Amino acid sequence: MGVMTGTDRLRQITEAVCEAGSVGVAELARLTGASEMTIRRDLEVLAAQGVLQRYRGGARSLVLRGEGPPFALRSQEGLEAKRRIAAEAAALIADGESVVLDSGTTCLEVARALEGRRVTVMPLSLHAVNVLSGAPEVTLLVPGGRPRPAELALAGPLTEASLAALRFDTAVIGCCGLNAANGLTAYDLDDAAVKRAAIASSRRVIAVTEAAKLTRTALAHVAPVSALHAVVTDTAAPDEETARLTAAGTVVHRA
Amino acid sequence: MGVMTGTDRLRQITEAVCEAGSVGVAELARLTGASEMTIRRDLEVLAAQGVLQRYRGGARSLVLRGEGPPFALRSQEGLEAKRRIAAEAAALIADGESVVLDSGTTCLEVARALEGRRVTVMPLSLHAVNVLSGAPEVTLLVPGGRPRPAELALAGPLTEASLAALRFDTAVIGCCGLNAANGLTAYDLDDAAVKRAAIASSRRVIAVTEAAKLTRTALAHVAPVSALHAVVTDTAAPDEETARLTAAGTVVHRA
DNA sequence: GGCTTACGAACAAAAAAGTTGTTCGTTATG
DNA sequence: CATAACGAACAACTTTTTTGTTCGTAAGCC
Repeated sequence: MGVMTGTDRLRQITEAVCEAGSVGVAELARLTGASEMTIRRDLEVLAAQGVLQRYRGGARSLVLRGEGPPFALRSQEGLEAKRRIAAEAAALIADGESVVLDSGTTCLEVARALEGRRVTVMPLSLHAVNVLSGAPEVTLLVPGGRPRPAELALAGPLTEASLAALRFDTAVIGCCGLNAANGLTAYDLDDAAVKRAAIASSRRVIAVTEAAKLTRTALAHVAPVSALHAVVTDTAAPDEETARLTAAGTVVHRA
Repeated sequence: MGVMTGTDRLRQITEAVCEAGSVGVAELARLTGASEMTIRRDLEVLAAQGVLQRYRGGARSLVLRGEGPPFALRSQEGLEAKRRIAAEAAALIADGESVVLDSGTTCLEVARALEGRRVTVMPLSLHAVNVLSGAPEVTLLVPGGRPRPAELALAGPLTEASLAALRFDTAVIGCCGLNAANGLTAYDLDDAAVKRAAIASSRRVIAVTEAAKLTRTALAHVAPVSALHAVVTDTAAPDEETARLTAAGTVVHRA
């Protein structure tokens, strides 16, 4: 086996726990090659992130089906593809534009891609706010709201009021599911309401999404595909679905 | 001379540049005992913080008179006293209260003191937002607004709208100057407007300030002392001024 | 209640990350 | 064109973080 960095082991543990439902400390130590003490420390971290629940001797999964995996994990998965998608989306934005930037890991990469650009950005997640607060070229606007733990996505009446008070050139929207049949969908109801408000306040809407989400549909409906002016996805996107999206009047970019 | 940590040298450089207006790289290297390469790296950092402007061969100060020193420096000065003041202020807040927390380094310490407490907090600075976003016990509310570089204090119409939409039990307000004659004053006009809005939305107002600020007065008037229900300062506060504050109807705590 | 097992604090060792100084090719400025 | 300053790259060093071990304590089980 190769090297074992800390983050790598955390992912391995999370996977094992999610799959089996619950796993003992000794078993995880054997699986990862680390000592039991290290496993305990890891489990403490994951418990604090809300990924799993600790009990004496092991841990059980807390990740519900119908909800995505925790933020810290998703942000590492498919980073390569997300970066390419983000770069493509950033290229669609012209200097001087005002942009509302959705929450989620793909949009966080868009924030990184916008560092150093002369644009006005209102991010809907504190992660993106933190990235852009170090970028002197960017005019940063913070929306009000209540941040959801770990995800740090802002939602609630304050967020919707902030969006309603402004008009943007472009909205960059992430999603949990996107296809021609069901439109753009999200797991969280509050999140969906915020996305709708962001779309309503923008002249142009760009959806960013990994190819995997083109075959998924989540609980909350946000907008039909006809509301999206462009979709940026990666090269793994299946031809049939991109054809359907194009037929629905959207420009599809594959990065 | 004693040891020379990185932060220590940065403060030394900032002081020298502020005093002389502009200083050469070679001179700073002689002054600090570090190599020129290290000085260049330091100047790069300080330039990014907006403390100074780099030119070939040296740097000139960007810190205007009438404005305080940069955030990164202030946050280290008198940390001990600030912690005591913050602990005292946090003790005045009961569990379950809703609190609006002003920007500034002293209020940032109050945020740290509130970690783990069961309270609802709306901080007016992103630094405090970042501290409290890792505190699961705290219900965090983020106000909208435009963050000022480095300081990351939120201001502008979005901030004032967020404050106007809510009513708090307590406002914890920092200041640049505070005395019975001139009331509570701030350097920045936008900041002053936000402070006023925070006070207007709160039932109770606690001002936190180091003793040094009791002898200062800044540009923008925020509120008369009569609007403050309590002032928390440190033991270095001069008796005459605390007496005048008490006479004006404020409870003075010395931590 | 007594036995077993897991836990976590404390310390030591190891690994990773950050700092600093040196060298040297590149670039700005007079 | 000459000079001085700059900054990338590397190595030596320092600091911080991570990991494993030991051991006393406490939780669960019979």
